[in-house]
Amino acid sequence: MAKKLTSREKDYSKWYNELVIAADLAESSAVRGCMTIKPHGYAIWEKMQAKLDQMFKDTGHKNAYFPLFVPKHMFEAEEQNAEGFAKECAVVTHYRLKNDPDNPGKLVVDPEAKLEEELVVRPTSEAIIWNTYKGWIQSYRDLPIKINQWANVVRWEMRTRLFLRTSEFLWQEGHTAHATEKEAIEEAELLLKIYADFVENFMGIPVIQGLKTESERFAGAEETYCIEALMQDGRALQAGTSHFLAQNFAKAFDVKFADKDGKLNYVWATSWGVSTRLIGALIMTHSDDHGLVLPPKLAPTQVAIVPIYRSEEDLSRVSEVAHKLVDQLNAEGITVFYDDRTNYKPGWKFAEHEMQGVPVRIAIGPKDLEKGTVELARRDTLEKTFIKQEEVLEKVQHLMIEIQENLFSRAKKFRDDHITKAETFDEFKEILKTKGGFISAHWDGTPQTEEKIQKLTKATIRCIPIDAEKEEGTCILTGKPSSGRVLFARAY
RNA sequence: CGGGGUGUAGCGUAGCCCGGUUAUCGCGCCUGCUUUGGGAGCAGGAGGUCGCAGGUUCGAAUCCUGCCACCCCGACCA
Repeated sequence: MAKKLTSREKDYSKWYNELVIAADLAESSAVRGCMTIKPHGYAIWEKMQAKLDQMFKDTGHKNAYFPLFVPKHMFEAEEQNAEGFAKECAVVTHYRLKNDPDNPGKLVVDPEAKLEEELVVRPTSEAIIWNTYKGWIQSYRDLPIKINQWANVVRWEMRTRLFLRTSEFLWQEGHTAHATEKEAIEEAELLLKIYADFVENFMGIPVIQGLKTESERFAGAEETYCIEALMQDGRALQAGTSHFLAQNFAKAFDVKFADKDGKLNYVWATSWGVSTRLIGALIMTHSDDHGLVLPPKLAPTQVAIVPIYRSEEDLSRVSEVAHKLVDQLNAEGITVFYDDRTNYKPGWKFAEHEMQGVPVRIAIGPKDLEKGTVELARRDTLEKTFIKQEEVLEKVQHLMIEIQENLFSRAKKFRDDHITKAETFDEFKEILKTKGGFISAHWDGTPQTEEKIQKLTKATIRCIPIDAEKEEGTCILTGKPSSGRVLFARAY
């Protein structure tokens, strides 16, 4: 791809394509580790938001919004959670600047304006939300509370990377409160299903649903459910999580309700979220050397029509045909961009639409006017065919489904081909070195062994798959007994 | 915080070791003509406190000192 990289990006040259694509959708911002998402990158996020939001609402959730700042004392209440995030919090200590007396035109933080209590910029919203829920919940009649929030959060990561790990990222976080343990567990599992459905059927990214081990679990959670995807370079990426928080947060924030018998109980909680990281997953799952490849359901522009012409007369004749097609396709709910920009040439437009992953491209030129045809190109296979103008609607409708399916099945085949069973530790290391991907292996169930394996190989347990079959075996490292296989991988 | 490295036009860079006319080249930008079915060609043009401050020198992008910023590797991670 003919696109220049900054020196920072160049240092990641092994991920050349992914970076070029990411850089096309967003750029590193002037603010450390943050990103500026460009319009055509943000359009993807908007499509994701719209779909997810509908899925949440269809399952009885409502949206709300909570503050960006969390007073430090609230943050301290849940110890495990606070400790888990403490190392990466941005903290507001002052509320005012003033002119620098020694340096005209410059500003300094006004030492007089020091806050009595520091404000933590939310790395996640459990603390402030549970502090709020405390006031909302008295009786079993107040339950369940099933709220989702679309927000930004800040985690001061050591090393950042566009979309995958940025200091600030956009996400949705759901926070629910229930009267019973059973209901809370069902909620956490429901959300896992929703995420898996969304990521697989909307984004075309196959995932493995599973449980995190103790050491990978969300700080403060009793159980963390996750979906894990596999990228084209053989590394795993956590694509979404759903947590069963038991009564941990209710106890920490003292959230009790009176049941029908008037007895006081702590509520049962869940939280769940997916972020702009999913765009990173999208890039690294489907893209090729020509750029991003978007599944039709997710593509902000599903069809791009490029006119080819020499004279103004050519253009107006081509445009006539093009506009007819645009109307036809729009009427069937297909999003079309008629690219009649005069300041770019056809070759440029072809390359740009490919770079941005538009699923179908139609080119119409003088030759087509004579023959009553158009050139149809599909992004996933890069195939080009000439078809009759009358066939365009039917063909495009068909392609919307076919490309969506093809992308998913292609990614799924790659994923399945990269789940390898290992029986010995040597085998395990060999697979990691030569093939990558997920390794299905026995593990003795202890955090110590998990840590040792990570130290030796950089691979971690991505998850204990939910649909795993019971299978007696022995741990690849220690030889101790194991009751089932878990999935290891090097991860982002 | 430890170990490396880099700051030259909007972006990417050469020059620095070994100081010497007007700071190199490419992309992008502007103008004109020819082009337009896969990121056009030619011609002309605009754009620079060489990161900042000080020093050495007749002379500093180049040598010396200090500062600042950024990046990479490690501990962290949706």
